Amino acid sequence: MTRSEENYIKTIFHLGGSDSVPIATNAIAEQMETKPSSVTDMAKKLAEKGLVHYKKYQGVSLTDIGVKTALSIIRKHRLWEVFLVKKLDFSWDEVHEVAEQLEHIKSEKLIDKIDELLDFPKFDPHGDPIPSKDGKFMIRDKQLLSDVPIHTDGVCVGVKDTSPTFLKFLDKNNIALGNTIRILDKEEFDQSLHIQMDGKELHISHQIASNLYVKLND
Amino acid sequence: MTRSEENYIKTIFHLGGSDSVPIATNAIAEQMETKPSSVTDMAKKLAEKGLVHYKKYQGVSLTDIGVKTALSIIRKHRLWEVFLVKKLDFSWDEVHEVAEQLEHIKSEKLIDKIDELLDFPKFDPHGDPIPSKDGKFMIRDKQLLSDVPIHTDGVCVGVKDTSPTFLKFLDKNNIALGNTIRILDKEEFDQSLHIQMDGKELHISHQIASNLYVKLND
DNA sequence: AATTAAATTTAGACAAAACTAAAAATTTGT
DNA sequence: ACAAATTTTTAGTTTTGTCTAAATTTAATT
Ligand SMILES: [Mn+2]
Ligand SMILES: [Mn+2]
Ligand SMILES: [Mn+2]
Ligand SMILES: [Mn+2]
Repeated sequence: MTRSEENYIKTIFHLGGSDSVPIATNAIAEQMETKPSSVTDMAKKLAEKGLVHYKKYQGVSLTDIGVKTALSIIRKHRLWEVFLVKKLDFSWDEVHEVAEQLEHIKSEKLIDKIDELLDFPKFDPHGDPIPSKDGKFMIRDKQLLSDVPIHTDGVCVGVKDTSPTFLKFLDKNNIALGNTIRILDKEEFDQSLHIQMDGKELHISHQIASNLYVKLND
Repeated sequence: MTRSEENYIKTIFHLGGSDSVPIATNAIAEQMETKPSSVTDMAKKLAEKGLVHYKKYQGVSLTDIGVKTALSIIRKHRLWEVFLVKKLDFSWDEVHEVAEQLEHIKSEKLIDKIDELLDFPKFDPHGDPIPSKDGKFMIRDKQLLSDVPIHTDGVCVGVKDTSPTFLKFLDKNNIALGNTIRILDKEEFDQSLHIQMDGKELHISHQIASNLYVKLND
């Protein structure tokens, strides 16, 4: 598989998941910052190789082999992200770019050894699940902080927006995965939240709350 | 720089070193398992970019920038090889192939952190020197075991042939870098050597001796 | 010095992956 | 149901890196 093919497969997976819901040509093009005509070309090639289902004008969906392939690339991406953070002291806003390159390194042994070195992590630095060698991964029941009722406790377990700007903003405000959050109050006017996190009180906008995942304490 | 450009630069360096000795088109082609006409095309492109000196029919040599570039790629290659051996338990015959991929990862921070994680190693698993960030590297005075006079002591510090077959052969015979070697006798007939290594006596062919580097004890 | 051999370059072609512009199919709105 | 808008595909180019075959230059031999 070429690097380009792998990037298409990964994008199709991210847009549609393992379901066989067909993804629109335009959606793929937009996500990959390329042109729809290029997507059509690649759709044909990937269909030829048995990685996607493709019917003219009907969109693209992954075959079983396509899903397996996607999960293997995502596994590599997320394991490398963990490696960079845990072993090389990268911050979580720096890892994605490098992982985009590292995910294409072809060596089964390499990624399995990295997995072992990291003690088989189940989630990446952004809280996203890491598929195992055989393609299984945990689905954690999490919800957006903005959807959580008032006066509830939870643990911060993930981010929806993974852009460096957002991540650096969270760093600046000492919001990190693993932190315990209690919602104290919600302003009806702008949906902003008063929360308590690790002792201190914070006031965060709806923007922020709608990009933070929490797991409610059971 | 593209991956292909980087591979040409590296090959030119390996064939000619940092001297401005021009390397023949055919030599590059053979080393890279490509065709001379492809080399000519690339020579023009690299000259255009200021990485090599190139005059028609006169061969190719690296410019100062070309040498710096080559050293930076070799640095990455060898640091990754050390990483694979020291941190992921790869054997020295497995690392080259993977390092050929990893050397092209673009991230200054990544390779510097790997360097730090490994505690700034000076030599790779095959005994080859690792250039520092600013392109300097140690040149160890070593000689081929086959060139060493009889009854001398030395330490095994490198291999000339780095092919997996040779390296695995050395493993099988418990010959490893760092071992102390004493030459007991040489058979005039076939130039084979009787040596003592870590207590045990061994009989090795000229083939082997002429691919093993030793540093004489001073 | 002329001829032959070897090395190198040119010219033209190809595959991969992208693009633009135009054509065709599908969806939407009235 | 039909025209308009949108989406998608086709056709034809471009760039990068490679190739083959032919032409040219340099090196080696007689
Ligand atoms: Mn990422
Ligand atoms: Mn991630
Ligand atoms: Mn190597
Ligand atoms: Mn090496």
